[in-house]
Order: sequence, then C-alpha cells, then structure tokens
Amino acid sequence: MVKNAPLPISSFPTPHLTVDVVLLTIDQGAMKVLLMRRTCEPFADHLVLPGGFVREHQTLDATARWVLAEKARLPDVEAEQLYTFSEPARDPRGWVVSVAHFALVPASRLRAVLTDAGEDADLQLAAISVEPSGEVSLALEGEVIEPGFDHLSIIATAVERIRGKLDWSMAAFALLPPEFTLYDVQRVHEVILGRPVNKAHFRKRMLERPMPDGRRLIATGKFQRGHHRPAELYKLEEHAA
Amino acid sequence: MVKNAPLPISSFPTPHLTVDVVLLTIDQGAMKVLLMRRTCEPFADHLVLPGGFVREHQTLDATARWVLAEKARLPDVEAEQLYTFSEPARDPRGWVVSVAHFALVPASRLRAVLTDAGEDADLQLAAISVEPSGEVSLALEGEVIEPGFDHLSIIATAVERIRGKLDWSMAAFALLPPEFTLYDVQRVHEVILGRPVNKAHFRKRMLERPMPDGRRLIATGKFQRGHHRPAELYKLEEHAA
DNA sequence: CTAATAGTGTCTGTTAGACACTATATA
DNA sequence: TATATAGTGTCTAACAGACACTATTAG
Repeated sequence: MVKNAPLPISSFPTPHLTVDVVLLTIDQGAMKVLLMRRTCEPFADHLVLPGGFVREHQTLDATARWVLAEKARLPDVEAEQLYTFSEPARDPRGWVVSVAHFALVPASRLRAVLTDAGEDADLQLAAISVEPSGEVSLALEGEVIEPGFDHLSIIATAVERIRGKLDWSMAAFALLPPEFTLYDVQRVHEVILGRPVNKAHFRKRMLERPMPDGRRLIATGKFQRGHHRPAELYKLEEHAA
Repeated sequence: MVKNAPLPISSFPTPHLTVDVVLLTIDQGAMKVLLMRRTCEPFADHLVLPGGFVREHQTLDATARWVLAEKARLPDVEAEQLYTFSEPARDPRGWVVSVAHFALVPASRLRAVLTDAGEDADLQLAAISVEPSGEVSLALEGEVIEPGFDHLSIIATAVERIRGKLDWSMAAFALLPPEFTLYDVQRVHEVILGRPVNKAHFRKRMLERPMPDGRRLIATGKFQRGHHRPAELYKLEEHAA
C-alpha cells in the first residue's frame, strides 16, 4: 500500500481504520446505548455499535458524524473522540483499528428515530448496567446480551469517561430536551454516576455556577404540570456568540 | 462497504498508522519535551516527536513502548494513549493517522540518556511555555522553535491532559527520582499547573491522603542537605502487590 | 383534608488558600 | 549573629452531604 506522494512512506502493511460510535441516552431512568444488528459474518446476528470505515481525505470526526447521520439517522449530533482500540485479534477478519467516539442524545429524539425507522433498521436500545466495581453489562428487555467484537469494552470505556467529566461538562444537557426541570438534570446525574446526589446542594450549585462555557441556567417561568406541585422549567442561557 | 467473511474487509484505501510519543519531563523548573531532528524530507532538519509506524499484530501500546525504547533509548517507560490525529493534510507524504501517546520521566534519567547518546542521536530537550490562554510554544536555548508536522498541537494536547489529571494521578512521582522532598513534589505541581500552590495545605494533603493506587508517602528519615535547613526525603510506600 | 412532589434553610465536616509563625541548617 | 529554606498552626471561605422543613398542586 505505497502512496504515490513525494516518497513512499513505508512498505509495511497498513491497517483498516474504522470509527465506532457509542451513542448514549437516558431512557426510563437507565443509561442506554444504541446498537445495530449485524447481518453478516463475523458476529452475524449480534448487536454491535454503529460504525464505519474512515475514508481517505476525511477526518475521524467527520467519519463519526457520517456514522451518526447515516447509520443512526441522527444528523447534527456531535461526537467526541474516546479511545483507539488496536488489539490485533479484535476483528477476526484482519487488522482493523477502531477509533471509538461517543455522543449524547435525548431519549425523546432517539425514540423518534427508532419508531420512524421501524424495526427494519435493526436499531436497538440496550440498557447499560454498571456494577460498583465498574464492570458493565448490557440487557435488552431484561435479557443480558453480548455485543460483538470488543464493543462491550468500548462501551465500558465510554461510561467511565462520561462519569469522569460529568461535573465540569455540559453532558447532562445534551441528554435533555431544551427545557427541563432541575429534577430532570439531577436524575441524569444520578443515573450516570450510579448514586444519589444531594438535592438542595445540587440545585444551588446548578443555579449559582455558570457552565464551563460561561452560560447559566435561567428559569423560563413555565411549569411542567404533573400530578402534584408543578416543577419550574429551566433552559440554558443563549450563547453569547 | 462490503463485508464478506472472512476477507476482504473493504476495498477502500487504508491509512498509514503511526504512534507519536510526547515524552515530558521537568528540568530546571520548566516542562520540557523530547524531540528528534529529522534527517529527511518532509520537514528535514526540523525537530519532531519521536514516533514510528504501527506494525501488524502489534498494539498501539506496544508500539509506543518500542518508540520509547528504540528512539528515546528508554526501555521500561510506560506510555498512555492521548488522542488520535487524523487531519488529512497533517503529513504531506499522504494519508498518515497518528495515535499520540504521552510518557513521563525524571529529568535525571533523561539527562543520562542525552549525554550518553551524545549529540549524534539528535535528541533534544525543548522547553515548553504555556500562556495563560493555554497556547503552547517551544524554545531551545532561548530560541523559539517550530516543530514539524502538527506536533505542536500534539504537545499542547499533552499539556492539557496532564494538567487535568495531575491531582488524581501519580503523575508527579513519575517525574521525580525514587526519593524526593515534599518541596520537589510541590515544584512539579507548580510547573505543570503554571501557578503557585499553597505550601501548608499541599504538604498536609500529600501526607494524609493515599495516592489513587492506595499507597502513601512515607518519610525515609534521610535528609537532603543544602545551603540551609535540610529537607526530609520521602518515598512512595511499597506496592501492596 | 391527604398524598406526593417541588423547593429551601440550616447544620456539619472537609477542603483549599492566605498568612504568619516556628525550626534548623549554612555562613 | 543574619539569612535562607523547611515545616507548622490558625483563620476563613467555599463546597458538599445530611436532614428537616415549607410550598403547591391533584384528588
């Protein structure tokens, strides 16, 4: 695989390079990940992360966006690079290195895609369980499932990453609709961290401290009516631009 | 995107895959990075990060260790994966994707390698300056230098990463000899963070809190004699195994 | 009214920085 | 002695969790 640019770069074999995307959401009080059912070997009929080969003259980010748009039918979703997986045996077909990315989307938007696409798209939302030890497992309608390739490791890495950056990032808001109650935000944090957080303190902190990008939470004056006392809806301040 | 088992995987071109290593150290009160002088085009005579192609049946970690051992003459140094750089124009020779790693080593050990190898090895230690804005620049003996390829971006990413994890990691100890004074540790933190830290509080925290791996700092009873009051030497507790 | 959820006030322990203080070596 | 560096004690502010309290809706 010698390049014809000024000089040959090297005579060694080159790997196939792919991007796999861990699309996380919070649905019914649980972290879930989008998987696709494979139709061919290897791992035919297994569920795997959506992914695709990196094309020449394309960046990894662009490939991740392409995967999200084409395979998950989610244009306009940003992905962040997670880790590059290179175990030689990770793909039985040969030498395939995968740059894992992760992305966050509100369950409402994902549900729309799933029902719109119907079942023919073979898109599934698997629930993620995280042991206190950090071990991760997946379940579909209560049944534990084993994803293909090394994709369980990739998902575990994504969970670890989002837990680590939750506090100083806007991650929670990427998982929520544009307007939300403070309890919604708290529940997102609790689900991701896998433990309860202090209500009074959490609310104070969210309202007093601006987000990493400088924006604050502002009350909309609107209320979410439920069976009991309505909760006020908040939104992120507009971008200062 | 044909995926017939077992081969071929895809008919698209595949990229060259390399590993570049950001080897950081603290020397004379400054963060420094190990660079090598290139002898051929492109960027002939420029300084660049040590790196190498990933071979088939090798992991990225193994490649990073190989680069450290062969190019920097530092066997037994561990590298951590940093970020994968994929800008199509980053290498004028063609499509080269690089998985950047970073590693930490005490200046004493690096100095030994540099003097031992002599200047024929073309290894250089460049000082890293970090603006409050986060912008990074390199200097060699006071002269600002521009490394080849996108390696300045890679170094900036490494600085950002080590700043972020300094507090909860053992990073400082990888940059120090086995025995050190508490001031040594404080100075490492100050250089990396680019700001002073509180002496009394820093010492208390270092002595009271175990490291992430559970080990504590223990006094050796030995003292480093200088021009004034000697400072006690500490070391990391032995591994519990 | 009660039940249930929304939201607040107050206490307490921990962490961090400021800053002044003591301690001990060399010269 | 002076001086520079090593190391500590104390105050204060910010932060986080515990927990009880008030507030407002549906029914």
